Amino acid sequence: MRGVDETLKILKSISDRNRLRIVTALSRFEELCACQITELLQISGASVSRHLSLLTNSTLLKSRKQGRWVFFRLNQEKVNQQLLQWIQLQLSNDLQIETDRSALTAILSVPPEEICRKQRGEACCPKK
Amino acid sequence: MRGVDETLKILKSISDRNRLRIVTALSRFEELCACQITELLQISGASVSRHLSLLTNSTLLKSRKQGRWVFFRLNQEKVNQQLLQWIQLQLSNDLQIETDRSALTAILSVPPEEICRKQRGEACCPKK
DNA sequence: TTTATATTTAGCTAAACAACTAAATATTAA
DNA sequence: TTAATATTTAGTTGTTTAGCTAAATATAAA
Repeated sequence: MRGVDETLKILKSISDRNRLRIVTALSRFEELCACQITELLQISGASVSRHLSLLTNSTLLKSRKQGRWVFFRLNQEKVNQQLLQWIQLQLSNDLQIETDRSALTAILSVPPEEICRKQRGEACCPKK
Repeated sequence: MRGVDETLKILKSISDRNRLRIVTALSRFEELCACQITELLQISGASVSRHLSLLTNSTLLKSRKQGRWVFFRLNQEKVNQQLLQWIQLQLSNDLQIETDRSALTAILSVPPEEICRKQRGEACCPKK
């Protein structure tokens, strides 16, 4: 049991297209840093940070800091399982989600430094 | 599978305190008319109507008209079950929900005509 | 140290939304 | 028929929220 307030917090935290994409991405890719998610969603890093904080706050995600990166993953608590499974089932063959999966595969094939530098939008990525 | 758009529609439809109360009430009381739900929530009939239409539209509720009343119940589709069960579990001992349950028991102990007349707020309920 | 990178916080704007009242529609009762 | 009841639709208002940019914070690299 968690009560109406906590339940609403959880529901509101996934009632948004971009946050639903984040949760679905993490149900497939285990762990992603903020900059990788920014690259996926193609919105400002500040907006991504806000989305991630809402999801963390609602108990759906947890995070760990490593150097200047913050990595996020699903908080696989028993109480969340049924909901997370429902979502996965709902979205199992969705086109947008499939596209995200391909995009993430590409994003993850490159170390985070390059992803993040790429976001600056400049030709600023000399291979040293 | 239902896709991101349908999934968001469902999630948004229950990401509201009053609509969550409606769904939870119907998971316990099977069928309620709009005026009984209005009596429960203590908001205007027009607002209740809007909430009920959102929930119906997202596939969570279905309705049937009988005379001048419209009765609503959960749409117990397979695809909704896991979500509905998660909600019920979340809220099983919530105080607000308990209060709603008592209130509904009282509301249902009286025929709908009287409930609805009561909403006019007048001393307009002569026992004939 | 200084500079660059990654994330968060603050402040702004536009869109979404929940509530209301009033008016429209439908059904029943007188 | 006319009046009353139940619900929905339309239009308004205040609040919430998702996006943005700019500034603040924290860490790593030079």
